[in-house]
Amino acid sequence: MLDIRLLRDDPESIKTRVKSRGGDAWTLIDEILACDEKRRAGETEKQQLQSDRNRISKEIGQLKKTGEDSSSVEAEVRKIGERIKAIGEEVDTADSRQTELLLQIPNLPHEECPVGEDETANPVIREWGKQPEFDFEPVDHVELGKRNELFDFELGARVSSSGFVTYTGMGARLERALIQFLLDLHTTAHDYREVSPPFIINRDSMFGTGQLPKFEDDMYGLEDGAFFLAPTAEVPVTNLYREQLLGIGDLPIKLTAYTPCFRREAGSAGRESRGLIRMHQFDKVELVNIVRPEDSADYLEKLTAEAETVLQKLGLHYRTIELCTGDLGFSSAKTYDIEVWAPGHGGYLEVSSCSNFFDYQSRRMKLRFKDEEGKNRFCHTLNGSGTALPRLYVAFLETYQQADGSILIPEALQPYLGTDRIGA
RNA sequence: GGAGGGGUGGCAGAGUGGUCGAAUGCGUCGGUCUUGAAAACCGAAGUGCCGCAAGGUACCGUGGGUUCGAAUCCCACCCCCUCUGCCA
Repeated sequence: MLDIRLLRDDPESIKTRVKSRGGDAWTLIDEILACDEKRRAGETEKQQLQSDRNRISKEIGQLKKTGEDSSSVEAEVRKIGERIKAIGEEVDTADSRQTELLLQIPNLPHEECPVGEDETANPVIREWGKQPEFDFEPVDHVELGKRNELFDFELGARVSSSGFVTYTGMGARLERALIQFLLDLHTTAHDYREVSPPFIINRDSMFGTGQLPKFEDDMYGLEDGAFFLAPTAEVPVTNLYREQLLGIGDLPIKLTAYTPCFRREAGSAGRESRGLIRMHQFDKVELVNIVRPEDSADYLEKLTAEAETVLQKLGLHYRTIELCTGDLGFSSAKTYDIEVWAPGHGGYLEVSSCSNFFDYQSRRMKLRFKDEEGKNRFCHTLNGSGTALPRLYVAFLETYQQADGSILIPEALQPYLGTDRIGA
């Protein structure tokens, strides 16, 4: 949520920055400001009346004590009370409308965020490694999965529906090995604390990180929308600190978690979705940072490097891009995407999205810290995938495939898998 | 699921209709003392909103209600704890 004071102070430049993301959220800003003015004017009047009421009520107390008649004064106060109630209702209406609209305004892109309409305007920041070369025609992960019986989409559909998969045999073990490898890496080399949160999340938390109110249709709801299946561990993990007032000694907080993620992916069928690439349920290891505002820029760089380490350790070629204004997620001010090369697929796949949300999420969830001067300030929150499993899995299989269809296992993963080769 | 107890400042915990934004302790900050620290002592300090400010106002789990006036009384809901049932 944006600070209303930013909107008040310079509405035109805020509009321009919101506009740079595309979409029409900026058109709400005038109404927000109108509500704000109405609210404040009403508030002032209401408070004046409340002040009168408090004063006169005290007089009544005095009169009663001395046994004098207070009925005419009581009638006066009753009238004031009615007026307070009426104005209070107007103020509440304006206030809730203002909040409702403000929750729909996305975060401001960072000042230096590249301006552009869509993903074609995302600059590549760096690359690591090279596309592997094969002396045979590499196949894609779907084919490799079939040959080695690693996963089965029909078995996913049988017990659930399309968009779900069942991993089998060494395929299931590889999934588990990768999760274990990722958590071990982040907790030992990157100083993260591991948490294992609930996967069923309440509404307040979904508002806190910005999934609600705009993206309700993208998520699986339970109990008439009172709860949702977690679309990402970002939601439960960041919200562990919702409505908290932290001390400076508590920061930075670095948490990692493995969770399954559930997304309806409404309307995205067929597009870039072959095999495991886009599922309704997928595993992910997430990295969450909660830091002081002045540190968040540095932590985004570190966080991105931590996610990249995963691919380096596994020897997978990747590139890191920065998202332009038009491609940025709703709550994010600045985002790096890491894309891993998948030789059989013949393209790059997004395996991680690392974002700095500034105080956008912490303002929504009232996550603050007390600084040296005793002032309460909003924290900055960040998160990144470290990494998403299915696409990592895809790139892994396709990169390490052999002519006979078997998969070579790199050294880093061998202890977790108990073998140096799958298949053949 | 059932019975009982409880939700108050960063934390713990008093407070059962007006003088309560709220005792006390811990923790925090400043000071005295000390070579320095600890201890002791003195002092400061809740959060949001409105206001240029002075100041005002709201907030005692959430939402309603009673009242001239509610942390305090009533209703509903949420959460936590203890016991208990079923159960991985």
